[in-house]
Amino acid sequence: MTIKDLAAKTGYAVGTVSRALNNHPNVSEKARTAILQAAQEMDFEINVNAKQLKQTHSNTVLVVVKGIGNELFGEMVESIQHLIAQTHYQLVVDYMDEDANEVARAVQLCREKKPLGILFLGGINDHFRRDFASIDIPCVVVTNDASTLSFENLSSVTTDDREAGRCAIEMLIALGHQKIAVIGGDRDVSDTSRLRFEGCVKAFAAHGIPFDPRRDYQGVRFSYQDGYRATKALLDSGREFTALFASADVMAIGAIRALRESGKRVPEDVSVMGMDGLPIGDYLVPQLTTVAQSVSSMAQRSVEILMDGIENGAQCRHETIPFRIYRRESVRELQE
Amino acid sequence: MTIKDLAAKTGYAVGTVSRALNNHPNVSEKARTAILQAAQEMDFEINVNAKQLKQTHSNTVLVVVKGIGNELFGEMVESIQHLIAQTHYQLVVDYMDEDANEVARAVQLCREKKPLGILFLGGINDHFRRDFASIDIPCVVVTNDASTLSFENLSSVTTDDREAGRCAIEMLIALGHQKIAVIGGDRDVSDTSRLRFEGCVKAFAAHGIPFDPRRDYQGVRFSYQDGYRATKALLDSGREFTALFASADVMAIGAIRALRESGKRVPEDVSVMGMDGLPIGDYLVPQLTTVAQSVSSMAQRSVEILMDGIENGAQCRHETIPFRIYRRESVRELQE
DNA sequence: TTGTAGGCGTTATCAT
DNA sequence: ATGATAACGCCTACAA
Repeated sequence: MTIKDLAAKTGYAVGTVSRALNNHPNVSEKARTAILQAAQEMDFEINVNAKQLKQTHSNTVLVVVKGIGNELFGEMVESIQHLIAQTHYQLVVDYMDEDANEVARAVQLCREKKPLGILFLGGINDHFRRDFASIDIPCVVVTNDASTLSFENLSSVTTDDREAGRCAIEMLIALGHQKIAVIGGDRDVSDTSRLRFEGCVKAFAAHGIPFDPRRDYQGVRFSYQDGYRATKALLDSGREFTALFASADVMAIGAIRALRESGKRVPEDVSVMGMDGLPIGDYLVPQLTTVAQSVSSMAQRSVEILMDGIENGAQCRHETIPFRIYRRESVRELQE
Repeated sequence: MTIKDLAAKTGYAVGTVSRALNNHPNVSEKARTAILQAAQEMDFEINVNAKQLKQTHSNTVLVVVKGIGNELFGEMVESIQHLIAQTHYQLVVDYMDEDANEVARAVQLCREKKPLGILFLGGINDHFRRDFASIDIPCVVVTNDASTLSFENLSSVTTDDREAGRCAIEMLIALGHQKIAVIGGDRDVSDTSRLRFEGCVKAFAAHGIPFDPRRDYQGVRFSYQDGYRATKALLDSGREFTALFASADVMAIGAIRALRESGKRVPEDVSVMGMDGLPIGDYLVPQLTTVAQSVSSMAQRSVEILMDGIENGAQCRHETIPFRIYRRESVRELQE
């Protein structure tokens, strides 16, 4: 079942069939309907490999998602799908492990799918530095600032992570907390983690509160387990704190468990604040206070910027999307 | 950068280059090393489309995952990756939306990737009935019983969902509970949901406990939100219960929240039991009692059965993997 | 062991 | 508007 068969069946030449199938111009209405109908009847399906082998362009927009279990990205993909569905572009989503090289993969996919543009959900700047040069279509990294990379076809849309970290700590301080511990990602690996961390440091400094990263900060992976472990380590070290900021909700969940096992109640004994704004935070007991990234806004701006690049050859931009703090049950005001 | 260039560069013919690249026999060691090295230097990457276009077989094993956000499948994919990594097969994982037709997608991927076998993570029997006929390679559905479908190349590996549902209720009854509500998936759509439900009914019947599905059962989607809503509905209906079985952990999480908002404590006022054994259950407060599916065992048997089919042409099988109940903090014994 | 040539199913280019 | 035909990059007989 190839387009040759379709051609034979309809009496047209393969060229005409191909054009009809791809909505190209210069096909009579008569031919188009005849061919489309025949394709339907014989339930013809095009051979993607042959198509992509010959094709120089496609109308595909690619989304490269780093970290399969990442709930935040899950939501974002949904938003993006929704937005792209309203255009004439086709969306291809590619999921990969947390620790894979997303840029190398994208290079590969470019050869394969010939996309018009790429949306990266998550990423590591080093990977871009190393492998991005060979990509020459408009791209947008989401949740990662790429302004320092200065590739002219690489935009970025991020939450202002430094400011978010700062505001989180500010809020805890405003509530009367002075002894605040922080757990977050490894700031040597992840820029996002580093920025959030720097924001925290800034807030502490502004209030003259001493903060020693080696004692008060645990840098680990973004997972329940690592949040749990990091908090355990903090507790075991004998550090005292009335509040804990976990720079990812998944860590906060692990942290709450660790606190509980040490006999601390949340928020009575320790206030816990997360970050990201995952849906589950709303369902936990206690509900999680969190610095929420605006998933839908980020998705929307990313798509807009990408489209502007694809359709108008617009210059790259680096934008910041406002976050929002949801104060819920897991933090309390400290009474004097 | 094609194999032609490689051929030119090394002085060999494209045929030899192709064979060297694919570890085919009849290539001198000298030629092989020369070619491989040249490929390395020019960082040659093969054109997947051209390769797959011409290829009749590949050494690919395909995993079709239904439901991106499904933590259970996330774990399972990891296990599978680990198992396949020890073989000479290549793994391709394809993720899709909860409500997509996984079999139609698989048919498409067969044409594209020419895999040796397929592992379905999740699935709907109706889709198989409708579209599976055209697939003729060994396949295994995981978490879904396919024995009633009687395709001779379709195996299945499942938890005994009916028995799991029964045991869950039995345990609650053994702990002294008589008024037990159940929330689960829509049993008209999902076989898994139906089986779990039937198990519950069986347990109730065995103990002469009245159970009216229309009053005591809420059938909704597998999500926090739907677990929450279903529980709210149950509470609003005025039904009294001392225990609640949610036939998915995500639902249980939503349920606990709903209970809490109605002033009920878990487990003091209502015991809650989930099912699946998601990692997060361990970190919740209270820790979630759950009927855990043995992810690693399921992954292992699935891969073994698939391999047996691929390598030895073994007949299909339909196996059941033991589940295990983790009794944790969210249930309590009812004192008389 | 190595080289040669034909063809996989499609798109794209050029005629017509 | 349609048809014929040359690529696309690779694999695979088959010949050498």
